Amino acid sequence: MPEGHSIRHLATVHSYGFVGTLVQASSPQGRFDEGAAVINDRVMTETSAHGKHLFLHFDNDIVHIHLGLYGWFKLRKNKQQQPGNATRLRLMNDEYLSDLAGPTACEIVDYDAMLTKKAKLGPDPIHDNADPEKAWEKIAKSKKTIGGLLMDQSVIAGIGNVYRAELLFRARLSPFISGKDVPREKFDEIWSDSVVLLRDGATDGHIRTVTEEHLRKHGVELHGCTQYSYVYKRHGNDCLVCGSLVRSDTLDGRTVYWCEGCQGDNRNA
DNA sequence: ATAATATGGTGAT
DNA sequence: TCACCCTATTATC
Repeated sequence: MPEGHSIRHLATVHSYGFVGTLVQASSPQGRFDEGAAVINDRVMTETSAHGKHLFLHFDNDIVHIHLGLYGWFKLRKNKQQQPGNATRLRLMNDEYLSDLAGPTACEIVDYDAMLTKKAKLGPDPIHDNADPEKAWEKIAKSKKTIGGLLMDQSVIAGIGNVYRAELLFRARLSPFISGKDVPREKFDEIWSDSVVLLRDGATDGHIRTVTEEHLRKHGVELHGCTQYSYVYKRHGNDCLVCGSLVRSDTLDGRTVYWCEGCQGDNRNA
């Protein structure tokens, strides 16, 4: 599930497994032969991530990876595995093996090009030094919906459709309110919640926004509930908090989910 | 077996 | 707003 949390997770585990070691790189699928040859038999020096973009550094030759909808990594320790037909990039050292398949972007860039790409992105809540003011400036003067703005990577980097739905639910805010109508304290709440949720998701690469702490605030018991989301893909079901119907609609070409009871419906406001 | 759907982004219309 | 890229999983015939 490639939102910002999984990209941070991938940066971390690839750093642990590969940085400081000689890496054998290849493209079993053949679509990244030239790029793989550039980094083959070289030392991975660093990994970095900003939003949904992952960078594997080999000094000034940096593999820029964007997973898109379908991309994924398989990282294994002390195991041999045959690459699937779709494996775009295989990374290997004495201990680890990592196969990348189906990415939207997989290319070699230099350091300046990497900085250019990062500069186009908004602050990433997962970064210690992220500046929420930069996001607030854009949101506070925008007529676009808050639901659309949260998905805009140049406003905040790393939030995708799952976190968008869940952050707005937890803030009890309708996705259809204009950015300029969002109270400052609501934005602060969403931002600090995103810091918590994205960092929590990055520890294991999984999203889980239904937590005992959050439910307790609303006087609801978890009771071994295995739902990971409150509203994302729960349309047609009852809200876990208030029991109202969870709804869905298309916003800017993507499906948005919300609870009419908890968040209201300001589509015509 | 085939179709629909998906956590994303780009570029055309 | 839509088609498209790429691939896996789930739903429908």
